[in-house]
Amino acid sequence: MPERLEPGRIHVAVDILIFTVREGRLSLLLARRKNPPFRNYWALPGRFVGLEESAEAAVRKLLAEMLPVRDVYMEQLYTFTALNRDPRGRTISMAYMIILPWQKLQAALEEEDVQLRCFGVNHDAGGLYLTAEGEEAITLTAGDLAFDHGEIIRTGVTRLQGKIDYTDVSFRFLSDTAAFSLSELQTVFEAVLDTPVDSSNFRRSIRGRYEQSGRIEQTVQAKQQGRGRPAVLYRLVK
Amino acid sequence: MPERLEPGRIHVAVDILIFTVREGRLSLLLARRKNPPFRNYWALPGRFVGLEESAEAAVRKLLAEMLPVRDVYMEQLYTFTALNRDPRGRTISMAYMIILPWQKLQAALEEEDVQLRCFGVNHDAGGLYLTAEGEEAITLTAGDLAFDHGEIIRTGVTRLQGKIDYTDVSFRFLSDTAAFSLSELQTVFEAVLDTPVDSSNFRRSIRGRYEQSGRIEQTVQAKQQGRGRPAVLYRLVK
DNA sequence: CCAAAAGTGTTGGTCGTACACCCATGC
DNA sequence: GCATGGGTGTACGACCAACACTTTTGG
Repeated sequence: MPERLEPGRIHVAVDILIFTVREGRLSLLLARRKNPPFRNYWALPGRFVGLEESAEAAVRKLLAEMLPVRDVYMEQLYTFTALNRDPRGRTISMAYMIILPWQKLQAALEEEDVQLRCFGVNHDAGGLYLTAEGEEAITLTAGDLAFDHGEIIRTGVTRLQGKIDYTDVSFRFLSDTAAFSLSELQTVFEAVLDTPVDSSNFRRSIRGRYEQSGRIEQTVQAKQQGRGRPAVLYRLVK
Repeated sequence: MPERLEPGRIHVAVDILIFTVREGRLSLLLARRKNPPFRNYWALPGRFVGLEESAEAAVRKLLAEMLPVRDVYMEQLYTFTALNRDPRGRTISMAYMIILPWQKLQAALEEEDVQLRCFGVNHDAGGLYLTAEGEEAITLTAGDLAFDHGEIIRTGVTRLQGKIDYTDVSFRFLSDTAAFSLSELQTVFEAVLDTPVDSSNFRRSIRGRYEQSGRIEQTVQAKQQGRGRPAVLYRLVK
């Protein structure tokens, strides 16, 4: 990647937010930049959009170059067009959100270098910040991240929290949509919303919304994974 | 505007959806194209984004060229990047939604040529279609509109309907936020959602959400136009 | 000119659903 | 210890009814 982009034109890029839920915490994938500008800063994975590809195709290609995953959920988040967001030249960035179960992401990451890391999303009074083992905490307001990626992440987390209640994105976090327990799904909600959820209401709500309409159905057996009563497993239909 | 755009690069444009509520019906502004491609087709007003302006600035400039209005509500809707959406060359379009009270829009339109018209948004089993006096109905699925503007409009209407319940966009349709009745506001909801709304619940809901928090407050009662009991007028604070 | 009708704004009640909060039971 | 289910109170929307204030109509 050159330090200066061709002048006189607008460059179009995609940046992706890969979300997952790991150990009960909403997390997202960052890449350490190998080249200037912002060399050695953490940043969202990104890529310029080719002349002969749609933005979605560019995202798929970027994803394929990074991780051996397929059939992932993808959603356009927002397009950022501030004049000075890229010191190399005029660049607009279309941000896309991607959701992966941690199991899949972890397996894919093990085969990769250490330039990719999954950061936990934490909330406190001052706003959001990101953490990972052995890394300093990253705030999203100042210049801790490359470009305007802090703003992009804030926008993405807010969007995700706003959508999880009335869409089906929560299922995308599950490692196996053919055999999951309602507690697992509840963990996803609690991680994304960063707040405890009442089990009783959650079950009534999910079953009322999905089981009656046939979108999820109970499978035969319960699974005994740890301590406690075995959970009833459900299956996402279609 | 040339018939062919400079090859070898991606062009960036903005297209705007100017929404209003006219005579109890959600409506939006279309422009008749004077140049190819799609000459004489109805289309969303659009403009290319300059090298030295953000997308928001481009929208403001486009708006200023068309209508003498200021301080309007503006929201990025979605960015469309399909490969063949513009026959002149590779173009991506960032769609923005704008909301104007009909009073303002009407006044601005009277000074303009007939290349701009306000179309009503109608719903039926087959989906959405647009109508205006003396014009054939425009469907949004086939090629009745220029480019992919039918898809853009569908996206915008859906977004608007989804947001009106839990945001403040409804107030942007009011001609005078310093003196409006709850019935007027209800009319906005009914127009956008294209469904009748229960007056009793609507009032309880609005007053509970806004009056208690001080966002709206009662003003002096004034006798309105026409017959019927005069409405209590409210004022939007801040 | 006056009284009734019609139109619009405004308030109230009931019912069912859904959620917050708490507690009990099964494995 | 975790999963599952039940119960009570509250908030809100669907639906219904009544009342308040004004203009229009018609005798």
